[in-house]
Amino acid sequence: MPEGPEVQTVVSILERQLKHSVIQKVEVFYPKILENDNEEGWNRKLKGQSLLEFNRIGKYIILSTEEYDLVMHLRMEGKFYIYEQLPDSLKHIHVIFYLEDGRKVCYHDTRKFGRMNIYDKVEDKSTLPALKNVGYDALDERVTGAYFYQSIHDRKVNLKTCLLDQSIMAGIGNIYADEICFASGLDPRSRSHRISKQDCEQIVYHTKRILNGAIRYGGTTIRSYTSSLGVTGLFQLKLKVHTLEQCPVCQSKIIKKKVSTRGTYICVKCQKRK
DNA sequence: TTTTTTTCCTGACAGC
DNA sequence: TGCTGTCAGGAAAAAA
Repeated sequence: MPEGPEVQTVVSILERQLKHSVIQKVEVFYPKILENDNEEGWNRKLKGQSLLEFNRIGKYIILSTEEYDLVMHLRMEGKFYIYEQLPDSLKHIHVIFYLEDGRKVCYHDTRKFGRMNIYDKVEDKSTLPALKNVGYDALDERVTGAYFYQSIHDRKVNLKTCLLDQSIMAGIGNIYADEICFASGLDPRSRSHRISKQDCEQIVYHTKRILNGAIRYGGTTIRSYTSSLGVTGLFQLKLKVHTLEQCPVCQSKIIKKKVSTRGTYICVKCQKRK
């Protein structure tokens, strides 16, 4: 399941492979993927457009052409594959972009959860409608301990919910939320209003450290998110709590609990519940 | 208004 | 072997 670092890896590879490529045609097999338009509209708008800019905010990919912004979310299992020749089976491929150079960019998504939107191009990508509930990217310099404290201290939810809330900090998913809580020494079930300013400084510091580290390692390859464009992340080797059975610090058994509907890994000895 | 639950999807896996 | 049931999960929609 791609989170910010995995999406960044995908965006970087797409940019390297596709920058300045010209779209000739788009084919759509599962119409619901295109949230605010349809196959006919995408073809009318995108024929002859070049892929010029490759950006990311949170878990969203933003590809810009001369006239349009394409906003895409891979959700759990969305992947792009680039082919010279289409494979025999198009199973789970829902959208194909045909490029003028003959290559085909295929969007593959087993669970059909991913979504794509198209808009007239704007300067400030954060104003695009698909991003209206998305806050600053977690790596944005405007995200500070003070900002996080102010965002959560009068809410009555648990810490994990805050970390997963894309309107506060965008780009954190289930895996990194667990890792951030562990690194900060806090139980994800802690109530947000009991978390101190100092804790928030720690949380934001570790968030940036962990996400930047994961980007350097090409993201985390876990469960269904195996590979995209032939690239496999290595950050799973660095995980300190998520998916583990024993705490690497104190050797205690790590417990697995549902926290805000997500499978959550906690070392109750190292992580304080507030 | 804020918080919780449900919904969308399919493959993997457990249990019979 | 083959069937049924449960689980996984990001974010939007619906319900509380």
